[in-house]
Amino acid sequence: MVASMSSSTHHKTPRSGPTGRTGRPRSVEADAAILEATRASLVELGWSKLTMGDVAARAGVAKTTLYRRWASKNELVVDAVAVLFDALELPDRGSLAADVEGVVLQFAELLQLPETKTALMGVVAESTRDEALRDRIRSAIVDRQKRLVLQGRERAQARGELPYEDDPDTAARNTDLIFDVVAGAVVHRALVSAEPVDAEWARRFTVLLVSGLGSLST
Amino acid sequence: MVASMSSSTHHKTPRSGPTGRTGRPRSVEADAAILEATRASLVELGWSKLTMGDVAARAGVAKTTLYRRWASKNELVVDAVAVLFDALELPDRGSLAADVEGVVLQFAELLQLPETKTALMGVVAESTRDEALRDRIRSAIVDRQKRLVLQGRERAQARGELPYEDDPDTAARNTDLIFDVVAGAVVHRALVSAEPVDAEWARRFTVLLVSGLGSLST
Amino acid sequence: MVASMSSSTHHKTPRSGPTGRTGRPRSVEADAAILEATRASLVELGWSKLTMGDVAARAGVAKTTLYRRWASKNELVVDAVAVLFDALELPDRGSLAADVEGVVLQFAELLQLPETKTALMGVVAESTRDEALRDRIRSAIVDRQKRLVLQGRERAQARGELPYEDDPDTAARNTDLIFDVVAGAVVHRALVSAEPVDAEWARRFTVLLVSGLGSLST
Amino acid sequence: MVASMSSSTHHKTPRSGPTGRTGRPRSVEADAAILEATRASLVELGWSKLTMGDVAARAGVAKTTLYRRWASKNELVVDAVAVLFDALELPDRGSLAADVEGVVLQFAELLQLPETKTALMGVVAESTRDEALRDRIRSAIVDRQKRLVLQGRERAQARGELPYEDDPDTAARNTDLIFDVVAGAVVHRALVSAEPVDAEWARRFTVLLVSGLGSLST
DNA sequence: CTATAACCGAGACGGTACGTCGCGTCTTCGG
DNA sequence: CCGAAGACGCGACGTACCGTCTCGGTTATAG
Repeated sequence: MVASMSSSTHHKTPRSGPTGRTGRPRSVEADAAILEATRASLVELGWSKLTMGDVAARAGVAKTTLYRRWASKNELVVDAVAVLFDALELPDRGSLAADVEGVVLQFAELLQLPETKTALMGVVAESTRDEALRDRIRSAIVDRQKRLVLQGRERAQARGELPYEDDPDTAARNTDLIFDVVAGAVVHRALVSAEPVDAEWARRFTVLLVSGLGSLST
Repeated sequence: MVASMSSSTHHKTPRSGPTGRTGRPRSVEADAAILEATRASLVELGWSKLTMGDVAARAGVAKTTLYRRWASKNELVVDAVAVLFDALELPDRGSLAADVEGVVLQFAELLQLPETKTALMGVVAESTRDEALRDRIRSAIVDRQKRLVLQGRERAQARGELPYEDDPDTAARNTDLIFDVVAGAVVHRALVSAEPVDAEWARRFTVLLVSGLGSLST
Repeated sequence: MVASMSSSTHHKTPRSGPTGRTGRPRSVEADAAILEATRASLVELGWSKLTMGDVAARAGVAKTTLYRRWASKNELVVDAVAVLFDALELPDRGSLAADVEGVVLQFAELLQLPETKTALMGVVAESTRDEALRDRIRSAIVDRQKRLVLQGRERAQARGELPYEDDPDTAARNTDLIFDVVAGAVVHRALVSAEPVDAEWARRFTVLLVSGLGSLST
Repeated sequence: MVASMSSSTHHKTPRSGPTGRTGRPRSVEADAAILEATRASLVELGWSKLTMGDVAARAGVAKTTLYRRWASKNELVVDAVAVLFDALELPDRGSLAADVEGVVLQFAELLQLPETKTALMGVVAESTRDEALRDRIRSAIVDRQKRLVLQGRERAQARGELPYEDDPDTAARNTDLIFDVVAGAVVHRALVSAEPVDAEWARRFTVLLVSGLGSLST
């Protein structure tokens, strides 16, 4: 687990009147309760049926409290779901192929959670028309999880399975490419094609990917 | 090319009484007008702001006429967008790599259309909670476009770039896998990572994929 | 029973093209079935919930057939209900008071039928904004039932309970007045005050009316 | 006179939580604006064409605000119209007959208002299938206006035109009877027979009624 | 015996209103 | 100043009927 990067994906800042720091401070438990309630609501209702009122009710909080902290349903959901992706890790299984296969299955499992699958596509759909949301997704999910690719490469390089890269620019480009290929293939298989990402599929995919990786660095 | 498969994406059946074929027939122009209006509405408003009322108004049709033909916004949008995917084709560029690169760029271009990008993720998000919609997406989009993979393989085999496969079951599995990898990578790059799918990226992706393909059949 | 006055309150005339009398004639059973269905629908659904579609379905007839014969729900209902009022009669009970009491109770009973009570007030409400409907009510219901007042007076005069009137104009005015007083009181008691019109009430009302009648002719 | 009874015709209660008196209070101006708008809409459109949307628009209020306060169009209209009946009064004209004649003409004038005539029959028609509405009409209109009968009798008794009644039960029954006769006759003449309630008719009706009243108490 | 014309059923059509739901804001009271 | 409660204006929902229309098919009279 890597988790503790910034922890605070956070949202709207308190009003802070001209005087600075007066008045009742925001309840801290509320934040956690709201995010938890959001996930519960996603599980039960799904993205499109989730409502701010329902989340507020589950969290035992007034609707106004939600709006004081998040500007919209989209941002709230990104924050609520992003943390789930931090649970992904890359245990060392001894070979590049085994590592890839492991993370693919782990990612597939994460995408099977009802809150994840419905929320991820939902916010991505919204982000096509919302620049700010696109940035939020990138920073809260995409960029955070590229660590897995980096880590995998480092291990493979340490094992001698992959060469060290000279050009840091090329390395970055490859990181992005591999991330899109892995994440994209799993997401597409699981959510668009709607077929199971099982051990068999993971194995075949890994073969394809790993044998392709060699030619990237040449 | 435009795949002359029967256009039977179709929707609610008229409620033909048991006796057979009575009553005023459904207007055929209306269908086309509605689908066109749906795409126009997607362009202008995007998935989440699209309303049945707006589509009806654009099509010059009563709201009830929409509901008579499609059970929900989701199904309507799938039908409206699916046809756009049929425009994809695989022109023969002389080599497997060139063919892949061509179709990747073509697909990327399709995903840049505002109606496509907003609608695709939108309906996929909904489909996570709707079995019927999942089937509709699969049959109207996913299965139809796998023809591109099949066609590419045949050409490569004819050119001697790829071996002929003995086991039809394995061949089918590979088709699915390749489709998910290609479509998934492009969609993820374009919509989740929100980075441009340009010639450079297409080239690198193609290198990765094509060199991986060899090891699949062994 | 007096019934057979004109019987035909009737409605829209057939199209009768320029040639005159050709083409398929209107089904005669349909008319009766529709009026019966209208009453059934009134019983079950009441005035405001009655729909043309429901009536048509009950009558086993297409909606178009209804509209070919009646211009509106209002006219249809007047025709359907008017005939019920023709069932009122004035049996000779030996005295003016007894006759009045009898007809009051009979009228009250008629107003207890669900089809009558809901329809009568409904069409009257509509008639406040519809001159033609007002006329139709007057001719199909009001004027037809004034026969009861005339008959009652004749009997009373024959018995010597009431004097013969010299001025036919005054006689007509009195007929109208008495009709409005009797019908109005019963309707108001039953439908507005929503109290039962029982024997006790009928008796008291009759005392009031009959003792007042004497002074009219002086 | 305008009967200063408590204006408690009132409608849906705010959904005060168990704790008591929290949340934003209902706008008080809205109530008046809505009732006024209802009357305006009745004048212009009549009972059957009146819509909740139109009333809301006229009142400058959202449709939901109407539904928060009144359960249905029927109840709203009763409340809107009931207050008009409170304008009836019984000026002392020196004799029972003159008083009756006066109130009959006054009532007739009230029934000539387009909002009154269309609404009264409309709600009564609905009330035939709605116990609650029946009660509301009784308490908001019928029972409130019986004050006129009581007042008229008291004056007549003070003048010696009518005897004092011994049995309070009989007195109550007579009150009801007289109210139904007067109101019923006027309503029937004006709305069912659709003939003018003019001075001449009022005079003849008064003769009939007053001479009948004597025999009631004997 | 065949036109021709009006009828009939079925059901789709463009509309209008419905009553409900969720949004995001606001207004109150109390901490 | 925060927080709960809940009313507010708004706008979309999906449904129900309206009265009209367009079909294919039926049943009369007129030629």
